[in-house]
Amino acid sequence: MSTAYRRVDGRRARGDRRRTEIVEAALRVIERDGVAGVTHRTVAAEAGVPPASLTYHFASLDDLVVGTLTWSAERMATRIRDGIESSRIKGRSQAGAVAETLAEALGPQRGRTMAEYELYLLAARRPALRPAARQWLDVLTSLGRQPDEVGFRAFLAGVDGILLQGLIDDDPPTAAELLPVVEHLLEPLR
Amino acid sequence: MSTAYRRVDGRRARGDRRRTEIVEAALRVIERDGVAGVTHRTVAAEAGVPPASLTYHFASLDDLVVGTLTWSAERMATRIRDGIESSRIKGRSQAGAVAETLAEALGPQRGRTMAEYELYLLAARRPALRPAARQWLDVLTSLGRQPDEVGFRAFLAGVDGILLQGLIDDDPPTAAELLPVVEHLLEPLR
DNA sequence: GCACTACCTGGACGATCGTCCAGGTAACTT
DNA sequence: AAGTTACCTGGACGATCGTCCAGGTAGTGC
Repeated sequence: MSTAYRRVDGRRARGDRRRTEIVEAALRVIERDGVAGVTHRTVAAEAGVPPASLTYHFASLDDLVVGTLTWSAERMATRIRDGIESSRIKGRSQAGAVAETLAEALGPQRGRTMAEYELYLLAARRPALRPAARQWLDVLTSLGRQPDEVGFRAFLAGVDGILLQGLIDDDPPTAAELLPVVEHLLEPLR
Repeated sequence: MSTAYRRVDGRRARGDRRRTEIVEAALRVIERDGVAGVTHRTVAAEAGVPPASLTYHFASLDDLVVGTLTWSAERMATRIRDGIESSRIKGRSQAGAVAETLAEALGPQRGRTMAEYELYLLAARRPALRPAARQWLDVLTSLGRQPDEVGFRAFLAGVDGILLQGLIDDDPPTAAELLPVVEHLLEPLR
């Protein structure tokens, strides 16, 4: 074996191009139709590859879903951390940055957010998915100073609740509408 | 038409026995395997009725899922309201009652809670389900005094977040562990 | 050039899906 | 007793599912 191979799911992966193309297509399908809409054929059509290509790159459909959600969780987590931190160094208030990020997650990023919570629910039934689901909590935790403090735990819960409830609003809430609640949740922490 | 009939889903329903049996079976299936596990045949087997019976009583599988989740939301909502109110008149602290109810929802009632949040996510994609999903919020709101207050909205979000995060804990949190967070969320309201 | 190997896919298989329909059953009316 | 009607279901249909496999292709080492 001359070229550098990595073992992934019991299968070799070199360029990984096809593989990531498939994962990205799967994420688009999940954002649009939910996990329920994921089949070999829908994802293959979305990615523009033959259905058999999925069986080649992933041991099972389940592996694909798990891989996609895990990968998505990582991307979203870093995106949020970067957003909050960069607006913090710009001198903006932390509450404002959080409120804006939440409004974004419920507006332009709505599909991504739904995917994220589908992961949560899947993780509730499958322990193997829990570390991936908790990444999101870990990112938020890394933004706090005393992660164990009661007020901070309340803040974490509040953020999840705001997002979840925002998903069943008829119109997504604006950052301005969210701001007072975020401020209230953040208040005892400063 | 001598006996009293009610129109349900464009179909008559008299005794409704079969119908509720099917709905209850569907709920058990959802609690066990999630919405993804619901098929005509799995529900029929769980209910001990022939698969064709589902097509007779429900216009489509989708109607069954929607009906089941709506019905479950109603039951859970009244159950929670009763629990909180009854323990309130017993002189216990409200925070304690809430914490206990949450711990119950994450322990013995875990399956029910997961079903509830599957409804949330389904409602995020299908506006028709949103009123049913919001019942849960309405119940909580009916317990508060000033539903529009910022602190109360934070409390509502916090409760949803606690439940959601509790579902991906490896061991369900106890009422004692939940109590400080609940108290913290309830604090500004009294 | 040839052999080799990793990479890829068309096409098909059996399983399972949602739904339908012809016909059976039992309760009520007359 | 006979008729009527609401209630129910066995069995089958076509569609779609996940997965497999024989074989094709393109790149590398000689």
